[in-house]
Amino acid sequence: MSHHNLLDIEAFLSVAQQGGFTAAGEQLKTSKSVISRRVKRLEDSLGVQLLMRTTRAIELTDEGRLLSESLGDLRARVLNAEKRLQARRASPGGRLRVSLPSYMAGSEITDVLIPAFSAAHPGVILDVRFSEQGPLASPRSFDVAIMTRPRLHRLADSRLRQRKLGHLPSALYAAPAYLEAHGMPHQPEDLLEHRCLSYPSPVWRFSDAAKNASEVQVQPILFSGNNHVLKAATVAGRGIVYSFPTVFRPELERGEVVQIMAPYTATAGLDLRVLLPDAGYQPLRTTLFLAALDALMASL
Amino acid sequence: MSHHNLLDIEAFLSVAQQGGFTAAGEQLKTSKSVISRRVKRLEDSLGVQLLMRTTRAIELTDEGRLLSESLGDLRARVLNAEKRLQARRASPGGRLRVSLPSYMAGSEITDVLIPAFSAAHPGVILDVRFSEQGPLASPRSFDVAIMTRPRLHRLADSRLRQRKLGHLPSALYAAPAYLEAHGMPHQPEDLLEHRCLSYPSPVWRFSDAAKNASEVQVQPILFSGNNHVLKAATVAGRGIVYSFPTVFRPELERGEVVQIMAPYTATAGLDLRVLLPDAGYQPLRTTLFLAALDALMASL
DNA sequence: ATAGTCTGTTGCGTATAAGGAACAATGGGG
DNA sequence: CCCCATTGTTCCTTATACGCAACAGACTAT
Repeated sequence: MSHHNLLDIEAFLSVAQQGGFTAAGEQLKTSKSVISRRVKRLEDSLGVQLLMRTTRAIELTDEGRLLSESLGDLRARVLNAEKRLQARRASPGGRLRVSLPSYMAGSEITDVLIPAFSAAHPGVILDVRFSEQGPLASPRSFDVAIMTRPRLHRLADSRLRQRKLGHLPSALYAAPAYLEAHGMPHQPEDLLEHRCLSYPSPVWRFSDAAKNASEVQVQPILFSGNNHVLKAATVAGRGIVYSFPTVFRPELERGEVVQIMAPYTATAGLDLRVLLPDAGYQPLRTTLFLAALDALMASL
Repeated sequence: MSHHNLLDIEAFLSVAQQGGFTAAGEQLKTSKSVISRRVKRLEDSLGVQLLMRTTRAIELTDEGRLLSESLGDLRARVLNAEKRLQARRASPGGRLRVSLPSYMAGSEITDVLIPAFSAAHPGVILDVRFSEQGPLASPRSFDVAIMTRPRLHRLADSRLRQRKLGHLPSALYAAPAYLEAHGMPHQPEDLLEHRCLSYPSPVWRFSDAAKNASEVQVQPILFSGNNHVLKAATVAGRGIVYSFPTVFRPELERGEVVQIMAPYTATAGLDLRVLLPDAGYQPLRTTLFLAALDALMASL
């Protein structure tokens, strides 16, 4: 009654196509008695005779033919749709929304991993967003999000899964021209006398090889969450920046900047975690992207 | 498991369109718990997340959108097909196969009822067949069949329904020219001396107003199951024919023939019965045709 | 802030459908 | 010509899905 007879219709269509109740039962992987009852119920429900039964062969009535012609491709369409969906389990597709902290713009994640992933999986549409607040503003607006540890307490109540991604080491950089002009700092406290270029939070944390930690609240002359702004200022010799090797690698290799006070940042850095909406089944694109992330983190 | 999840797909599509489990439950006239379980089962079956649930609002995943776009019109198509089927209960359509004894060709059934019915119901395609053996050769090859009483015993075992249709009075006709040349018969036995034109069975039955029955096996000079042959021969004055008022009415009105020995055929004739395939639900075209038949028989 | 209302999910008793076997009927093959 | 294999239907037990109600969570409005 409440079935709205979709199953009944399916049974009838199968009978019409297969030319018999027994064959229909095999096609729908059920018993012929079920087919018999469903077709009967459909006829009762519609008040229309659909089949002429001769126990030996069945024949469609005019109405049965009409229904069969109207919906004959129903099963094929459903199967095709399922097939297309399953195809994504073999070759990834769809849109992948990646949420990154803005200090990762211009890092190897954006400049190497993203292009490589896009090349490797042309079917995936990448949607990379940056947020200084983390992806919390509108929950469920991302498929993969990378965050630093402290932030994710706020949405622990929400249905998210988190996983440790890896450690992002930090480092201090300056242009040779700057150091020549302002001298070389030797320990964290010296930075208070220097021109500093900083992300929005001016608390710079240090940790040496023995894990002796300290922190300095510098007085930056430039704040920005945008790496390109910081890079440009640093390369131009405007000051010292506290950033990450993965961000300044190109400038380092070109000799535009040098790393300073390396011993003090030997074990400093951020613990990165990856957040996933707690969807029971992750699409292949997500799985692959996580694997690529892990591979990149392992190489840092 | 054996559901092949058609119901589950329907549930998901409804959720996608209605924008919520509760609304989907109302649309499908079931409870939201059922919707919840069906969608979950579909996701489990496909191994794909289709919806992002936020308890307050649902959001389609990419896969969900793909499925929804592929099959979104499924419900509408099914409803439309059912609607088209139901429309036939209001205005008839389809093909109506009518099986008539060949001696009814050229009668009012074929010359008046059939054209009138076709004009009244333009949507119905009429397929009128004649058989001298009755419609028994290939059972289920007709939607309405008219037969004389004795014949239908043969298929009583088959699933047919029969119903009394009415009495078809019989009569003797001859052209005035014939009677002038050969004289007027006055009682059945006189026919043995006359030139008779007959249907394949040359046993002519008589029954007067008092139901005194008799029969004469005549020696026809012409056999035919075809009324046009008999009519032509009769009008041409070739002999006396044993037929039916409904067949010879035009010739009678034009004065081409006259009825003879009317008292002896006052209550003679055939009991007609109508046969229907025992389909539980008769289409409207059949019902209407039966009504038209009854109306015609009542007017004879 | 905080209560209130609506969301989707889950547990449990009951009604309904599934599945196998037996049945009547029918057409084909020897 | 008759037997046999196969058809669709029906019966009956078991398994499944339904539906109601209670639940936890989240957005809204005061």
